[in-house]
Amino acid sequence: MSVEPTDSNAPATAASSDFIRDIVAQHVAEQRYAKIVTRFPPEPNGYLHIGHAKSICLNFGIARENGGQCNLRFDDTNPVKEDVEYVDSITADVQWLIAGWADQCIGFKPKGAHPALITSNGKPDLFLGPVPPTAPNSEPFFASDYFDALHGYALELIKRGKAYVCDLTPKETEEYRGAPDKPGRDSPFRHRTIAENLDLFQRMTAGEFPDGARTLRAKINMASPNVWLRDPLLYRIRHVAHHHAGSKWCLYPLYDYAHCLSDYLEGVTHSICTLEFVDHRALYEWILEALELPRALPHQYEFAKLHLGYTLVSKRKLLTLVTEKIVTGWDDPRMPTLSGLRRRGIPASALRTFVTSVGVTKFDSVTEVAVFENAVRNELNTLAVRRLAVLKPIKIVLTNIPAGETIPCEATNDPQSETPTARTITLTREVFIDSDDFAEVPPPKYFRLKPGGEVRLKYACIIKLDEIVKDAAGQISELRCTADLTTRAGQPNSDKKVKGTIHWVSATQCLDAEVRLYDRLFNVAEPGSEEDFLKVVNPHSLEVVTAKLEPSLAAAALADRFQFERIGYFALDPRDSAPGKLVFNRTISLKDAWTAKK
RNA sequence: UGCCUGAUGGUGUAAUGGUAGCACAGGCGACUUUGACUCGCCUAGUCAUGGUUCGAAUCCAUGUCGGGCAGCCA
Repeated sequence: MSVEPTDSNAPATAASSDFIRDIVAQHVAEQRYAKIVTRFPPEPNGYLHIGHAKSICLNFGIARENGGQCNLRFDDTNPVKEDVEYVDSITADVQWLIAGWADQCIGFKPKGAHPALITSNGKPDLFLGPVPPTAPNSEPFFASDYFDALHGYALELIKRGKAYVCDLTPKETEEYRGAPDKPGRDSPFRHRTIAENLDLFQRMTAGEFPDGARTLRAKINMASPNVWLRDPLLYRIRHVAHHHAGSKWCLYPLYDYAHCLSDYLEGVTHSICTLEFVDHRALYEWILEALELPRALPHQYEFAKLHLGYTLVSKRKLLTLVTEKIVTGWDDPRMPTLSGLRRRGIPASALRTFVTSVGVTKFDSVTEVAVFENAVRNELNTLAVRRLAVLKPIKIVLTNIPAGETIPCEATNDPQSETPTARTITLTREVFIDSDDFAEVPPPKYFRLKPGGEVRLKYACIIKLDEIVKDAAGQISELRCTADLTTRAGQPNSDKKVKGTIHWVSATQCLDAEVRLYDRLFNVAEPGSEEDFLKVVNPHSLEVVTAKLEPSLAAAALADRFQFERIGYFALDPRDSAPGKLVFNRTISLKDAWTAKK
């Protein structure tokens, strides 16, 4: 069952240009590549979050705007941290985010396919092209499918005298590397012969040495001012099975070595990543150039990560929230994960609009949550059908309406539509209103129900408060009001103005439902820079109420988006809601200038 | 004391030698059977100092401040 509303599929804002798109545009103008190919390369060690949405929209957006392709590739070179659980969630999240927008350019590959031997410019070469995800037996790309190819390239590097087997321990390796402002020292194993390196590397591959005993390193320059060029490690020994590649290997390539070559094998033209990899670019290029590969080389471009106020975007910290049970799971609606946001009811289109509006630069910034919330409200305002619901009910008795009488009222479903439709709701003697809409001692400029005051019940009529009835404990048990039925639509006094209009549901014709009200997970704007982010968790990030809903909500479907009028936007919880047991999540509240002012 | 990278209203972003614009936020007002939406108006910015130029946010120099880099993580 779909949980996605039919949204406006095109991005609400045309993707304006940015420095990376400008580069791509120039390459297109120069006809430098036959096709623009990008990739989204998550490591399957956690769930995707809103920060990844920026990267996904950038990479898929560029492919989309240039008739190109964007491969979904798992960067799975570290089997000890990764798991198939994440492969599945990430694949689903990516497809959800780009559905109806860029799904024509996502590249998968035939299940089980590895790079094939081809001839490029008269030389032997390896290549793995894409198939659409709709193709039978397709799956995303996996860096681990390139382990054979990568191993072959490593042999080639050794033969060219550009890589060597090093026996330094991890600690020694660190010491020899020097410091940012201090050159490193050559490893004593740097000058082994090619034959010896070849032999040792094959024996590493065969499993002759324990974890950590030896590594394969690029022979570059231990005195380089760029520490990533100080003979970086290419392979390390790990006697563990791999979640995708099985138990064939006991040595695994490192990111810098695997990534550039994975890009090459897939024919990626623009390898877009975040700023922390700027220093790695020289290595990315060194490896590809050292191999003298026969096809056009990919190039790396870097942009600033998305940071959002009051939000964490660190897989490690999000994992902590899950393991410490601060939240119920990766898809808890309070989580900034794509699955959490989806479950909360946020449309993919709103996420796309948001990350597009934030832009792409090299400036490390923090975006205010208000920008995100604005994008969500904007999208939902046109998407959501209006309904009446009362979150914290107070009973009203309309003393001049006989018990048992039902007064039909016409209510608009979609006021934003050019051709609005309506439904009928029922006014009865007893109704519920929200406790926020009544004040026994009202503050100044309070437009809602107060002693002796008048207020309009939306779509119905104006009522006047006559009497507050309290129980023995002094708690308000009901409010007794008079309804002025002549102020209903179509009646003579329908134009009568009152300051306040409030929402309501019939007490005798309504539904109970669990409604989950979410608030921000953190109390500070930058929880990520907190010494202990668990200390700034908002203890009130979830409030659960039993709400009274108008009866039509019994037919709510997972893909539906509702505005409970004057309250906010709501959607069924896809995990906990069931027929006969409605559970709604508040996606986001309506803007509230009144409470904000108070 | 190394290398890389950046700096435009409160926030984010545009202007690519020629009128500093847009969005969000904030303020005021209009409209309103949602204190929503919408609309109008307003507040507020080129890190600093020099230089080049008829003209500089943009080019140059110096400085200041910020971010990143020393995993057998990605």
